[in-house]
Amino acid sequence: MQRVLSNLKIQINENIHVKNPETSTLGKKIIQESIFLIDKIGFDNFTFKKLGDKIGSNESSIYRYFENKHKLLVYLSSWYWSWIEYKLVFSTTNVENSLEKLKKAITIVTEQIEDDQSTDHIDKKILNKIIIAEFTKTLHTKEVDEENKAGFFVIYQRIINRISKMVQEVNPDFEFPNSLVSTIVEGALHQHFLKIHFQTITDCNENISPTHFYLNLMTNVLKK
Amino acid sequence: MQRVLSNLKIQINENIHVKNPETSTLGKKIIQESIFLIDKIGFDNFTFKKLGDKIGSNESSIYRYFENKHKLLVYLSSWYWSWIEYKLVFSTTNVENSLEKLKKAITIVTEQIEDDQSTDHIDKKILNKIIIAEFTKTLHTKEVDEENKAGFFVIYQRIINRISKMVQEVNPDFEFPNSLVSTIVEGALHQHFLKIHFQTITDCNENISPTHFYLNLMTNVLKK
DNA sequence: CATTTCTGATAGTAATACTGCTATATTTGC
DNA sequence: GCAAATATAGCAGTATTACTATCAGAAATG
Repeated sequence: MQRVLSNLKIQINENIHVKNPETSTLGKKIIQESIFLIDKIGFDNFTFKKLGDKIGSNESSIYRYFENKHKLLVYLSSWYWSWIEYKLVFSTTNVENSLEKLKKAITIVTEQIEDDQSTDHIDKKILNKIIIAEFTKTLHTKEVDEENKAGFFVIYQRIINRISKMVQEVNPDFEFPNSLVSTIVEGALHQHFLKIHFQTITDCNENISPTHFYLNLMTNVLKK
Repeated sequence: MQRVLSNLKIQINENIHVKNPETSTLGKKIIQESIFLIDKIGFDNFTFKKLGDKIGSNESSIYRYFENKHKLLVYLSSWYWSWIEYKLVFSTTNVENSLEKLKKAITIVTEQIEDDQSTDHIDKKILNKIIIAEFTKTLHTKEVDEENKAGFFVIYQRIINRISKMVQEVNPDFEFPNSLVSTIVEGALHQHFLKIHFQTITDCNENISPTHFYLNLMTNVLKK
């Protein structure tokens, strides 16, 4: 699987970037180092000037790839969800048993990402950390509706709809498949966050993973 | 109940504000108008300068109450959760049946707030809109741990722990009461958000409320 | 009525979030 | 291998943000 995925080019909506960062060395460097820098100082303190200093390049050069830092975060998020979608499709196709398939899907969207040794410039473990800490900010802006119309969040929505269909396969009588899945996908990021910062309001820890909790939840909910 | 609550002074952690806004006319005006302004232009575009212009006061005067806009949002959130906690305690004390009690609690934390006619300077319906749109930003900063230590989020956590105890009363065998409740409280805000901006990934709409969905979820999960 | 406190106005600083221009470096097309 | 096109870095400049400091007048208080 590693190999198949690393050969797949992940396609991002053209309107998110001014110039496609995958087409140049500088572009790739921007992506690679922005992930480290956002993780280190947090998205709120992150600026193109700081990133420029870090990669030995100029602020103005970065603006040729992304209009502003919000779009860069949307780009990173799209890349992340796109990669999750590949993993999801890959691990669920040809799985006969619909409950097994759903379990695999829930696992993919709730598990913590460990460093994989694929050679590309994107560190997925750190990107996962960023998504846990910052993804919510891509949605919570005054421009959501516009950006949603422009297709900035299609992949995220498609993942939820895919899993939602699996829920319906498992239990066609269940009335709220979309809300259940959006609760789980969003909730998993949140439980990972709580595990780090708010241990008193989560049961997740070294022994109990968000995946474990949500698999249990889902099984209980869909039990007929 | 309206009357009882309007007589209760809501206590906010002293470290959140420089000067308690409840002690002066200007302070109350800051709170009252910041709610309208944040709702109107969004927290990201909100500045103390704009607020000053709106209330016919000066930027520097607002800084005498709050160090920065983040702290103001933390204050508004604390006020909100404090008020929710009162409603929660009020509506669940003396309820004998533990499932009934839990259902009331879940309803309080997931329902949409309608304008109440209490006379104070805080518009709860709009504050609820702000919490749905912006609460997540109070937690997702590089300073969470510090601020958490300083007690900025105690009320929020206490609400979750209270409901968590009710879950355990209903089903002592259930292994993840904290995660279940934090998922529901956070998830409810998220479902309200999706209802407005992302209808394709939620089942909530005019007829199905987040409360309806989460009551159903909880019942299924705790079924023995 | 004197004193303390509060507020509004003004000025100023450093950082942010850009835009535009220019010279050089790099790529590509022939 | 060279000319033309494109990409990049550097610099300058603007508007806004996020504050801090100082001061004088207004309001509250004892």
